[in-house]
Amino acid sequence: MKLSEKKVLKKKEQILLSAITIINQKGYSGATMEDIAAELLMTKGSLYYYFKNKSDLMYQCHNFILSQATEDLRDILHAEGTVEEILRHMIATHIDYAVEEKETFNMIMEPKRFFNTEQLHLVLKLRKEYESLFDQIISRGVETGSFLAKEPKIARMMILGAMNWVQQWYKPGGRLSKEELVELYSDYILKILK
Amino acid sequence: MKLSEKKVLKKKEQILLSAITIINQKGYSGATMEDIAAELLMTKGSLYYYFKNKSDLMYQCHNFILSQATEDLRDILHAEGTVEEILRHMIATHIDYAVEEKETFNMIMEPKRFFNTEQLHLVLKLRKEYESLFDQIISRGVETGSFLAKEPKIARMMILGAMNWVQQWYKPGGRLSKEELVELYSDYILKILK
Amino acid sequence: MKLSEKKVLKKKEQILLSAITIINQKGYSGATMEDIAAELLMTKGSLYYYFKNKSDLMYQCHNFILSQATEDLRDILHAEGTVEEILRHMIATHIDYAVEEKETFNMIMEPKRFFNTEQLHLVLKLRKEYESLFDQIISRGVETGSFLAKEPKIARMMILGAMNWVQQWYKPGGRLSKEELVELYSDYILKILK
Amino acid sequence: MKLSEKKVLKKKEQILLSAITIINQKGYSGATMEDIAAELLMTKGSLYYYFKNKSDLMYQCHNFILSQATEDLRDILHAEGTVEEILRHMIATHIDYAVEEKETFNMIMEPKRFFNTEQLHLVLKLRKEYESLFDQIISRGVETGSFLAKEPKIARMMILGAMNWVQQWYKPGGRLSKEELVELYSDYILKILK
DNA sequence: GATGAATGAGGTTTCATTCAT
DNA sequence: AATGAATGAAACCTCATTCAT
Repeated sequence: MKLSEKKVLKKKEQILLSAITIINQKGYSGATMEDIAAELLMTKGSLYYYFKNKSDLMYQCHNFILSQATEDLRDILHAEGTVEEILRHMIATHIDYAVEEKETFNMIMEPKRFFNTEQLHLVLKLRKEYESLFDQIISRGVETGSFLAKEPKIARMMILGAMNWVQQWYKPGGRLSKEELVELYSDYILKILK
Repeated sequence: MKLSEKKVLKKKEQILLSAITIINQKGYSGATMEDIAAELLMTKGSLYYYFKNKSDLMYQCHNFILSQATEDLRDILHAEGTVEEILRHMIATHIDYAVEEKETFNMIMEPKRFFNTEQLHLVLKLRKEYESLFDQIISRGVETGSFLAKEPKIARMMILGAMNWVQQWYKPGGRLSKEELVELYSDYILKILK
Repeated sequence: MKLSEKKVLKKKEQILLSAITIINQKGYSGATMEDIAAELLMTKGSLYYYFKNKSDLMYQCHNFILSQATEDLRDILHAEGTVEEILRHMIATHIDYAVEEKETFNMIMEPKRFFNTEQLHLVLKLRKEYESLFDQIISRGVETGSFLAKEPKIARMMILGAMNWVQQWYKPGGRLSKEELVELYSDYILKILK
Repeated sequence: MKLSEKKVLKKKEQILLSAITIINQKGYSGATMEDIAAELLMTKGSLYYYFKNKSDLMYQCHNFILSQATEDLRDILHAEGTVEEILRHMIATHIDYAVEEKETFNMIMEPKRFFNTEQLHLVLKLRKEYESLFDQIISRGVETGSFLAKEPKIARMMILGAMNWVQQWYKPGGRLSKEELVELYSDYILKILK
C-alpha cells in the first residue's frame, strides 16, 4: 500500500468517527452532510472525495461499529473461561455498544430504509455474523450441558432484543451503574437459558 | 356531541388510519404529507384542515395506536384468568401490535426526534402507562407467589425489549406462525419470571 | 329598498367593521379571510356571499373609512368659524383617523399594490376628493388673507405627510396627550401657511 | 480580510442590490425569493447560501439603504456651511432616497411586521440614529439663533413625515423637477423652524 | 485533495377561492 | 345565507449532490 493510500484510509476513519458522533446525536436521517463536515472543520464537498454519497457514508459508519463489535465479541468467544463467564462478558460488551454508540450501533434501525441493495446485502451478512456469535456460545452451552434451549435461535433473538432495548431507557448516572445493569441482565438472561 | 363534530372525528380517524399505513411502510421521516394525501385520494392541503401540521399528525398516529393497545391490554388485565394466562394473553397482544403496526407502534423510536415538547410529554406519559400494565401483572404474580422477580422493573424492560425486537426479524409466512412464535416467547418470558 | 336588501347592507357593514379591526392590527397582506371571519364568528366561505374576493373587501374597507373621514371633514369645512379654527379642527380630525384607524385609513399605503384597476381608479378619486378639502380651506385662507402659500398644493402635501407620519410614532398614553399633539401640529402647520 | 471573504461580501452586496430593486417594485411581502433569484439569474436555493432566510435578506436590504443614507447625512452634517445650507442639503438627500429607493428606504413601513425581535431592535436603533442627525442640525440652528423650535422633536417628526410623504405622490418627469421640489420643501421646512 | 458556490428536487405550509349542501 | 370541506397554486426552506478552480 502506498503512503498516499494510507493517508486516505486514515482520513476516512477520521470522517467515520465524526460521522458516528453526529449520527449518535441526531440519528441517520437527522444527520446532514453539513453537520458531519462541520464537526471535522471541513466542507460538505470534501466528504464526497472520500465517500460516494451519504448512503455510503452512513453504511460505512454502521459497518465500522458493527465490525468492531464483532471483533470484540469474537475475541471474547475464543478466550478462556466457562460458558457462563463468556456469555456474561459478551452481554457486557453488547450492552456497552448499545449504550455508547446508540444510533450507529443500532441494530434496531431497519437497514433497508437507509441502504441500497448492495449495502443491504453486506449489512445483513454482517449482522448475521454478529448474531451467530451468540448462537455459538449458546450452542456450546447446550452441548456442555450448561444451557438448555428448546429453540436456541428464538432464545438468542429474545436476548438480543432485551439488550438492545436498554438504549431506550438507560441513562448513565441514574440509579443503576452500568455494571449493576449488566449483572442484572446477565442473571435474567441465564434464567432464559436454564 | 353534534353530528358535524362526529363527522370530523370520523374523517380524522380515516386520515389517521391512512397515515398509519404509510408510516408503517416508510417510517416517520419517510412518510410525506403528499403520500398520505394520495392514499386518501385527497390533496396535501386538505390534511391541514384536520391537523395543524405534520408533527401533529404523526403524533396523533402514534397516540392512536398506543392508546388502542393500552385499552386492549387493560381489558385483558382485568379479565378472568390465572396470572400466567393473562400474561400470555398480554404478550400475544403486544407482539401482534409490534408486528402489525410496526413503525407506528414502535416504542423503540425515540420520540424526541419527531415530537415537540408538549407532544413528547404526553407520549412519554402514555408509554409509561402502557408499561405499567406489565408491571401490574408482574407484581400480581409476585404477590400470589406465581412469579419471582428480584428487580421487577428490569425484568419488565427485558420483556418489552425482547417482544419489540420481534418486529425486526419476524416475517409472516415464515417458518413459524405467529401463534407458535407467541407461545415460544411466552415460555421463555415465564422462565424469566420463575 | 327591500327589507332583505337592507339586512344585507347591515351585514356588509358589520363585516367591514370587523375587517377594519383586523387590518388595523395586521395590515392588508397580513389579514387573512380566516382572521376576519373568526372575528365575526363566521366562516371564511360566508364572506364570499357579501364580497367578491379579498381585494374587494379590502377595497371597501379603505373606502369606508376614507368616505367617513371625507364626510366628517366636509362638515367641518362648511361649519362656522374662522379659517384658522376650521383648519385646526380638520387637523384634529385627520390625526384622529390616522391614529385610530391606522392601517385602514393609511393613505400611505400604495393602493396599486392591493387594488385592481377599477378599484384603483375609485380610490384615487376618493383620495383626491379628500385632499381637495384641505386645498379648499387653504385657498379660502389665502383669499381672506389669513394664509400665505406660494405653492398651495405642495404645502398641502407637506401638511398631509406630516400628519400621516404621526401614526408611525405616536403611542396613546405617552408623554403627550392627543390634544397636546394636535395643538403642536396645528401651530407648526400654521407656520407653514404664514 | 481574506480574498474569499471579500468575494462573498461582494456577492452579498450584488444580491442586496437586486433584492432592493425587487422590493422597490413589489414591496416586502410582494417580493418572493424566486423573483430576487430570477433578477440575478440564480436559483432560489443559492440565495440561502448567503442569507439565512427571507426575513434576514429583507432586513439587510433595509439596513443597507438606511446605513448608506445615514453615512451620507453624517458627511453632510459635518461639512462646511451655514446651518441652513446644511439642512437644505440634508433635505435634498433624504428626499432623494425616499424617491429613488422607495420601499426599501421606506421609514413608514412598520418594521415589526417584517422583522424578528433581534432585527427589529437593530432597525429601530438605526432609525433613531438617522433621525438624530436631523435633531442635531436643528439644535445647532437653535443654538446659533438661526432656528426657533418650541418642541424640536415634534418639529423633526413633522419634517420627516412631510419628506417621506413625497414618495407617495412624486413622479419623476412630472410638472416639477426634483430640484424644484426640494427647493419648495426646503423653503417650507425652514418656515417651520423660524 | 479541498473548497466554495450553485443547483434542483422535494418537502412543509399558507391561504384565497370554490361549491355542494 | 351560511357552512364545511376541499382544492391548488404559490410561497418558503432544506439538503444531497456536483463541479470548476
